[in-house]
Amino acid sequence: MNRARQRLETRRALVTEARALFARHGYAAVSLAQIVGAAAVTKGALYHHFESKADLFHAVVEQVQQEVGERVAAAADAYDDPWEQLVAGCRAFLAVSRDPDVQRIMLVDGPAVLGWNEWRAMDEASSARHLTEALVTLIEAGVIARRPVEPLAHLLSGAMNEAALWLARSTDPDDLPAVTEELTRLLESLRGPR
Amino acid sequence: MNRARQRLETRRALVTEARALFARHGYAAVSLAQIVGAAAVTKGALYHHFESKADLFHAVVEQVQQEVGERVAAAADAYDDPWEQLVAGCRAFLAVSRDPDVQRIMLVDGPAVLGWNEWRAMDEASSARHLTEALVTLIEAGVIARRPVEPLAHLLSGAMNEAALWLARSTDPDDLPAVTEELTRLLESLRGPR
DNA sequence: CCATTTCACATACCAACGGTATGTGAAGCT
DNA sequence: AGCTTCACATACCGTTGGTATGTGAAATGG
Repeated sequence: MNRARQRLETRRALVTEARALFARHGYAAVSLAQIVGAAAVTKGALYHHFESKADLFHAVVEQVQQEVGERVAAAADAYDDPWEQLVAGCRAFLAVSRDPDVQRIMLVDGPAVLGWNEWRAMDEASSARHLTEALVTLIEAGVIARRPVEPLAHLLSGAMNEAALWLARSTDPDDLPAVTEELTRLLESLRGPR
Repeated sequence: MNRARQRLETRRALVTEARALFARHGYAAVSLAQIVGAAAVTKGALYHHFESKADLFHAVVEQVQQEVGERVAAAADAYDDPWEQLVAGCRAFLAVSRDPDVQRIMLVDGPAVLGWNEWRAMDEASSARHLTEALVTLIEAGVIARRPVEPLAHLLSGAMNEAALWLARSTDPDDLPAVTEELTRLLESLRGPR
């Protein structure tokens, strides 16, 4: 068999199985033996592709965040109006982040395993970037007040992260629309009279 | 020497040293050997007081969160007006949460080590409770609109947690007032015209 | 006040884990 | 065909969290 292709397949199997295990049991509770067992390879293969357990986790986080970013962007792109894009993107993020994989890997274990700095850099490269860009666009267009974007972006990003974690645990189906409603009100306040 | 007193002293030494080490290096990077070494006891003592490494961490988180809760409450109690209490409490939380101990232990490692559910329960028992109570009071007093408090509390709590993490990394001294300003604006929107 | 019990640890030990060093055989190149 | 590369497999190691057992001083009871 082709060597480059085999290499990719092995790597993909490792990332896929690791993602499933990390999402189900959390980073610390998953051993490398479990991962390589699920991927039907050995520890030698793992360390041929990744330089540590944390490095493998990094690859998993990268994959999850990329998916989230894509889905948020797709939801926003369904609209032409920048304001509607922001609202749609935020709602899409809340919906996507209810997925257990996203929850545990991206929001809980991510900062602890990779360190907050590195985690934040990755977040900025995917979903948080869309939020910042949307805010800038809205300011340039004069839709919302000309305020410093960075503090705003962090406040909103944190609010949505926490809301997503809470929503995933809630049993009341009305909680999602309720949070969306309150979040929308907060967003609305940005373009209220100044 | 008195036995009950010795017991308390040993426990206090373990929690204190563990807190310092966890804050500096993170939960995973600190070994029990380091902790018992710093506390000048042995592993036997540790496992006489705590049933696991995570249980010791739990005690540390409890201590940190209690301190945060007290300082937030103290800042709020300096005012009589409920609205000013809320604003003062939020600002105090932002200020207190810039402490590295609070950062790493309470905001980063806490959810990952204890699990989000348990972490949230502890948070609710300390600082988050004050936020919820303040919102309820303001609604009862008719200062802000009668909206579901739980979603709001989560959104605000998450916003402040993330903001605190960002602030601790920022080098610009203007970032704290900037975040405080934006947060205040968000809060103000709650009592705007509906 | 002495015998007995309790308890707050210390010591010794273990299985499992992340990580490494080395071996191997097929694919790729000349 | 023969040499090299490389994608793994195998074997091994130090450290770690956790446990089982030992110990001596403080409490207790007669």
